[in-house]
Amino acid sequence: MASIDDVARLAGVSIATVSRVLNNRGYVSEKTKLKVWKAVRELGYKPQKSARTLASRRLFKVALVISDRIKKLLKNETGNFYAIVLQAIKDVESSFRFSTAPLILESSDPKGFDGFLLIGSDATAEQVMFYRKYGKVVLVDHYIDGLGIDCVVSDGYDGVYKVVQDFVQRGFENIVHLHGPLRFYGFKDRYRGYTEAMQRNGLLPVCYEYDDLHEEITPVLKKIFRDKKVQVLICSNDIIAIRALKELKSWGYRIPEDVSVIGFDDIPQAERESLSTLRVQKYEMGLIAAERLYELLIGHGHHPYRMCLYTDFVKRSSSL
Amino acid sequence: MASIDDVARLAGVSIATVSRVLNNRGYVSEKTKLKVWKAVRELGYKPQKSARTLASRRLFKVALVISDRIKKLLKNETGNFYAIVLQAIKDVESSFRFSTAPLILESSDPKGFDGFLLIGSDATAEQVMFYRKYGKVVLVDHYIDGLGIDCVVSDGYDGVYKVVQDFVQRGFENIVHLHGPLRFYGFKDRYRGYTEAMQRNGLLPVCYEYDDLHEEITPVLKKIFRDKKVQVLICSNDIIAIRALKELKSWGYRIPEDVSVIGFDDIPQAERESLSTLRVQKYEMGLIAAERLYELLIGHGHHPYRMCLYTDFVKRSSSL
DNA sequence: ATTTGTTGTGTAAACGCTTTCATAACAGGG
DNA sequence: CCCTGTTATGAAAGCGTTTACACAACAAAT
Repeated sequence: MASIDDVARLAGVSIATVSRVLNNRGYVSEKTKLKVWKAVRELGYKPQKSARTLASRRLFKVALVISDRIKKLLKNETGNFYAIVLQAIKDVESSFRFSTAPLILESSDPKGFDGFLLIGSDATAEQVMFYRKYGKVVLVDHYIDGLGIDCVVSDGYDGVYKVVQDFVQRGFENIVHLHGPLRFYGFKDRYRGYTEAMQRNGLLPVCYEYDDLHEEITPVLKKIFRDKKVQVLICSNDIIAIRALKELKSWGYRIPEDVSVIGFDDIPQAERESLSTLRVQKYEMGLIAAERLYELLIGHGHHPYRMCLYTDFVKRSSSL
Repeated sequence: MASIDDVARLAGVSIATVSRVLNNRGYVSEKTKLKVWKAVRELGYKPQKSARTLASRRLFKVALVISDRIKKLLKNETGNFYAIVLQAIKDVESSFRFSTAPLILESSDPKGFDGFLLIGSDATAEQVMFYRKYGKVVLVDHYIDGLGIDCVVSDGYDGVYKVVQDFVQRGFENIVHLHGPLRFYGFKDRYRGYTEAMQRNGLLPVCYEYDDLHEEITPVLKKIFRDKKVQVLICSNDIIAIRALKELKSWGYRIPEDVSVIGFDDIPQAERESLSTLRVQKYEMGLIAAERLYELLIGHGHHPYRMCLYTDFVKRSSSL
């Protein structure tokens, strides 16, 4: 494929000039610009991204935007999810020539940054578009309908789908889903994976909503287990699953013989409680988001996308 | 950030040796390997992808796998969608050092290829896993539940969602969805975007299924327009939309005054018929898929993902 | 007429890797 | 003891860009 040298030769200029034309930087006469673009078109030249990345010595200022809620979470273990994401970004920041700085959602000044990584599902559409005015934006573990903003999330649909599929294939039929508020994208996504998989297997989805931030789990759980037989309880996340696990044990249920409990995320507690769960690639998530932001910043195009990272099922002793 | 030089210095070897250790290639003594890995860990060294890509001179053989159906489509205009995707791959093949060759799904020998780009939604799970045995696989415009295979698709959910949202905000309420068979991922995805958006606006989703390959459109359309008032008809793709458009016109309906018709894909006919539609970034799709396959081939990890490219609404005169 | 600033262009040095080639040490076979 | 093959390592040449720096031409200001 044509390289910058070929273009330079054909246009009768130096590669430095070609580079300047392509990047619209520095002084170039109109006449030269035309010559270069002509050569580019003629050769069908496409700059090679890796070479660009390598050679570009720009330093970007990027803000790691977290909400107050997440900031608090980061101090205790529950926030470990985001801690890993942030660690990943820290790890690669210099490789992308990022100088990162933390920012608290909506209470800090976004001026002076080239880009923003919005971490977690607290930002509203308005807030996202606010940051967008100041620079490039990538949502991490968050998605908002119809905005067209790049984001990196876990593929809850696919994850839960395959868990259900697996249990059904092993003969289980009484599979129940206990989900968080469906206004959150993540919960909705997993919910869809569950219902879809059940329906495709000719089973009736049985779902219960539970707001893990404002409710006791006992009432919902009582209702679930009074209503009908439950062999498998798939929960929206590990927090909910662990609460359910403890409660069920206190009722005298044997886990997993009487009921299998499944979580989502794979936070550290999950391992300690021997909870089977869908592992979200948190580190990868941060890494990819950083990569994407870099692309946007160095930014020769690309269409925005939503990237869903597949999850891995981690079997521990809370499930058969 | 630490570079290969730093590692070499700390380990007391040359960068060539470090590279050999990292890539597990060529002769290196066990003792040296240990020293190098120790240095790598100590510095938290991560090889820089762009440098690797640039320096790696390997030539990959990749197969462009299409079904018989698509092969036929490519000859007439309907196949333009895939023609563009394939063009994109052709355009960048040498930039990724790919030597590509066409392959017909399930009727050609997959031996001797490093990777496979499976184009379009015809491949079954079994077929995908079959190719997977021979090399890396990326699905283009296709996704299969629970397989964990990388794929690049259009974000039908998001696209249809934002169209509905837009019409609702402008006061429309009688929005109907005419969709293709829901066993196809793409149709299902768009269907979900529609129902979700309707429900979130407190409206009742009204859907009709129509198999564009085996049915006449007249009966469904008659049913739709007999049942109730229709202001907006959102179709699963441009083919369906154009058929509907023609039929409605022949009935004497004024488009878009009486009813707005929306398609999906933005195939060439859409422009000629003045059909409003959601444009899929076909070129981008091919490009990203090629990029991804390259990553897998040069392959130092990464977790598999499903990438959904946002669509753009293209307003033409078939809609208000 | 000299200085200073603006505009346009080229040369060459990075960027951080991979890979080819050269070299050396050492084994075993004749 | 020489030859050959195997194992282990390093030096250095790229890969395709960007960019710092040098230089030249010319205009405007002194």
